[in-house]
Amino acid sequence: MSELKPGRSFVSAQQVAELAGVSRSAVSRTFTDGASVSESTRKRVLEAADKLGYHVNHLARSLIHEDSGIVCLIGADINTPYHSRLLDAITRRLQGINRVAMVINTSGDSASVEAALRQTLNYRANATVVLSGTPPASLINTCINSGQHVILINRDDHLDGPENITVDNAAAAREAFHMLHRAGCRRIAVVSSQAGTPSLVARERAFETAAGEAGLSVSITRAGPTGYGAGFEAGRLLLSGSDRPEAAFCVTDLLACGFMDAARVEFGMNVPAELCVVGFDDIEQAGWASYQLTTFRQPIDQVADHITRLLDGDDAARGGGRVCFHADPVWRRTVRPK
Amino acid sequence: MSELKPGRSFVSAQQVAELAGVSRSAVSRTFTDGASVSESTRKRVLEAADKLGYHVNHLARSLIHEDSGIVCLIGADINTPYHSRLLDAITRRLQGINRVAMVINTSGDSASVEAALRQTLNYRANATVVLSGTPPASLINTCINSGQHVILINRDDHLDGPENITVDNAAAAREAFHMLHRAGCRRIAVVSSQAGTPSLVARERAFETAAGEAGLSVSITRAGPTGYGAGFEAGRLLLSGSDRPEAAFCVTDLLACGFMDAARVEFGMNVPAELCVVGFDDIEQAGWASYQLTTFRQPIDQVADHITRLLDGDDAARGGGRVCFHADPVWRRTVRPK
DNA sequence: GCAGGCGTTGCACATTTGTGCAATGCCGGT
DNA sequence: ACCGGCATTGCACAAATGTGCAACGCCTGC
Repeated sequence: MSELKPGRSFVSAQQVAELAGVSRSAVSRTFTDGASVSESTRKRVLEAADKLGYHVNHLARSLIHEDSGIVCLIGADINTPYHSRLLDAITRRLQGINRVAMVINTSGDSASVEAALRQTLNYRANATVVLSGTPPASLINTCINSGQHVILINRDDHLDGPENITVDNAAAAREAFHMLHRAGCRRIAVVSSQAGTPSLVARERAFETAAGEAGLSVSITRAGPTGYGAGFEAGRLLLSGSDRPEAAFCVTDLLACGFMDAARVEFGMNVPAELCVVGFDDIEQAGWASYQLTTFRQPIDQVADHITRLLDGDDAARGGGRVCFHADPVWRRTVRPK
Repeated sequence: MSELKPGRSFVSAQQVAELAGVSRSAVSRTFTDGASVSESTRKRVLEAADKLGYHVNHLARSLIHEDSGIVCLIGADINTPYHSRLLDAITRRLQGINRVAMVINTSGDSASVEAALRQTLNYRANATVVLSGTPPASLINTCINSGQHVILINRDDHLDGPENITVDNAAAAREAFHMLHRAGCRRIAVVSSQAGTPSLVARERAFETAAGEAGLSVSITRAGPTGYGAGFEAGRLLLSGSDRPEAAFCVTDLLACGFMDAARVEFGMNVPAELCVVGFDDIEQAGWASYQLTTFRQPIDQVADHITRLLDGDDAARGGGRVCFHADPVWRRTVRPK
């Protein structure tokens, strides 16, 4: 099979038709589900196609149909544990429903973001999933105006064109506070970052509010971009002072890992005896023996499943739907029991 | 701008031409670099295009040109630190040279792998980059026969169609042995996985050979799939015996992290006083304060740069080129100095 | 003033595929 | 044997774009 002469370039349906001795229409129908072809010609066509190494040109096919089969995934920091897991879950499911993922990395400058988003439109992507980051709302509107599906994950801006999938950051943050409060912690710090992502801000706010309702005030530290380094630096700042916090709510597991390491390595502290820590995301490292971090699990599979449902069934996919999943707590060993 | 009526569907060049009062050719030429259009009509076309929200259809454009602008990235375990960083580096650079990345996740069953690879051909991808995993050679040949560029990363099978980018695993593994040998370690274990990936096997072999030349024999432990868990399990197995190894070469940083954690948490050992560890990849976690792992840095940026060079300049891209980059040692604190 | 040249523009054809419509052929029933 | 019906097939057109070729108009130089 595929004993094609090494001569370059792709094979067209015309060539297959000539070899099989049928019309090009017959070839097309052979590769179209539900089209009417006799068993004998189908067999001849398939043989010829295999011999020549023919593959249907989806670009041409997409010219005719509305459906290009391409789904754009737009996101920043895709090398981050949480985002790469999300990417993994989504791409795998997309393949299951015969779509293909086009990944736009917006970690670069904002000019490249705009260029990248334009690609979405240039390739007539079936839908655009915004995983993270803060692409300007105007660009999102451009997509919607061009008749594209847009699915926003964890962005709380209230546009009504796109589909919104969110995580209940506020509920989880409240629960985080009560976990620490019940453990007897009173001086509690919030460790966040300078990123200002909507979901991070939502976690900060809800935690602060819950603390306020319990009569406590919390300090928020933002020592850099979201990541291990910023958590470590926050630990250095917070723990070198005279009145150390008894606990910290880190709005991200990466921040939590950095914070814990600063506490243990720089100050020789024991977690959770001297310091309780709660994170968010439940990245793989949170479960490592060195951390055993108590955190909240991102409902990655639920989010990915919902996306495939939106893209597969055309019915529920319209209008500004809004779904919110819960982030369940994962008890490990960085919060004292009781 | 883009005050398009919310009515669905994309805008065609024909509609722009009518609004601007020119022929469709003029519209096409406006969006084609180097085509001859007067400044006045160009301006009128751009205004009309902006008003209607026009975006060139790359699918149609690709029908004519050879170049679809799509590059397929095929890989498994993209949620892994090393692979997600590679993905990040490559996608970012692709955008820089006006290509777009189509990601095929081969973590699923092998049937889906074949279907996915077919997508590569269906969308007339400009090139296919195989990041990892073990897609059958027959599928790779299918791509090559269809006249596609194929770029293999870290696969040592000796196909001569594709471009090969490799890392000098053997040299690094030899160096790893000498690092441990010079530190005075004699009972050395190799921690690997059951994956059997070419590069992992190459590291095992080279290390074993180097040890043999020094008159030492090493044991190789493969406790599961490549990852933290397998490293931890290997630690449990190796360190519970009567004669514990003095050092371990873990063919992956993830294995090393798991191994170190088992040593410290399960057996209360001190690294590097009682146990030296060397990893491979230099993932982010290797630099975390809890690990400070001595390891070898994957030349990710060099690999990504080379890929863009292959795709951008058409000249050097032909034939079974073979490039090999060096993995430099990163000294941290899991090997005793001197 | 006229010819030559150059920049610009439109026509028509090319790329690859799906599909409606009509024609063809085959089969069964009467 | 003939006719109706059905499955199959080919023609021609559609989708959105790039581009060679010829025509057109304008400017310049003589």
